[in-house]
Amino acid sequence: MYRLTNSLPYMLNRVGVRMGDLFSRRIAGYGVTLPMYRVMAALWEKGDQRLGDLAGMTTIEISTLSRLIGEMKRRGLVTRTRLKDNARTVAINLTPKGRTLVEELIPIAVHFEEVAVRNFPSKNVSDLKTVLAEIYESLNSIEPEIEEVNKARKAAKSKA
Amino acid sequence: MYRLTNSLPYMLNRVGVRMGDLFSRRIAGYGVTLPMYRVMAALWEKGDQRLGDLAGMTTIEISTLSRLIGEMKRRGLVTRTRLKDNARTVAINLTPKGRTLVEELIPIAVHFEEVAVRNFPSKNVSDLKTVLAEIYESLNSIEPEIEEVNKARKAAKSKA
DNA sequence: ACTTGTCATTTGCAAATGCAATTATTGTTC
DNA sequence: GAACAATAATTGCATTTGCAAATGACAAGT
Repeated sequence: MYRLTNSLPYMLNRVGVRMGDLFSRRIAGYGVTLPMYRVMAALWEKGDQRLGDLAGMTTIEISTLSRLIGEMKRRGLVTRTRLKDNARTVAINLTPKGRTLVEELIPIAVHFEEVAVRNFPSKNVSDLKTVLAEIYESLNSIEPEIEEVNKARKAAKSKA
Repeated sequence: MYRLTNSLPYMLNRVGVRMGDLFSRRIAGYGVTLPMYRVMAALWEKGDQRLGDLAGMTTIEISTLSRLIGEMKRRGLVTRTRLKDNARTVAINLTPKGRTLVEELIPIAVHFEEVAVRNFPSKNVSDLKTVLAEIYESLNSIEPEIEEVNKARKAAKSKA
């Protein structure tokens, strides 16, 4: 029998929201929001990114991200420069100030995660991560299937 | 070495957002948003809930939920009635219309989940769920610890 | 070279969100 | 039992969000 509270999207969302919320509060004192942290950590991991790539990497919608980068630029955390050779794209990077800040926050993130999963065998946690990554990948392949159903519905509807 | 893309909150958020997004589009044709579905499925699982309980069950912020319930009531999906014996609380329930709709959507949710994880041994999936539930529980116990750190920071700050 | 098309990003605008303050009811204490 | 505290839900308001339209820049076809 179906139960929402036992369905995967629900469980993922619930833990994700809760963890995000806790970590968010943990770093609030540094004047940084969670999306900002994600952007900085993403740039720290891989700099010189275009807006679209960063959006993909952080799962932040692109127009939201555009504005967020604007704000972070005003705060001196990142740079946003049009490329000379291809001026319709933009390269986003950490400033030294942004780098210093994110390198202060990363140990906090590490510690946070340690605390969050300290009651679990590390094998379980690494298995969990593996499965999460695999499911994420596999979602890309089911997307067309989902869209198909929608199209079928729409077609049937417009016919009716 | 730390990588955002290998950190648990990030991975959870990413898969959760993606799954929610796909399912959201899947049910959009029924005129229902994902939060609405969650509310209906939660009420289907356990009716006669108070606002605060529903908020806890769905991880929807309470004021957002209050307005959402208002909208759903206007659409005839739920009822919201003040209790006679304790008139500061409210009991929320599905209407027959809401029940019919959610019972139409649940098989879609079941199928969606089947598709999403069909490449994985069911053992892995059930393990995953178990760990997710346990981590969620354990987060409650670390919350005070997190808050402690914040308080400590604030205290140190106001002293300085 | 000029129109047409496509890609990457930004912006306008309406809707959704969340914190804080408010309202309404119940519980407690003196 | 009057004043005060606590609980539950709602609402005001400023911020954030996301879709769709607009902008700006390169690419291709004629």
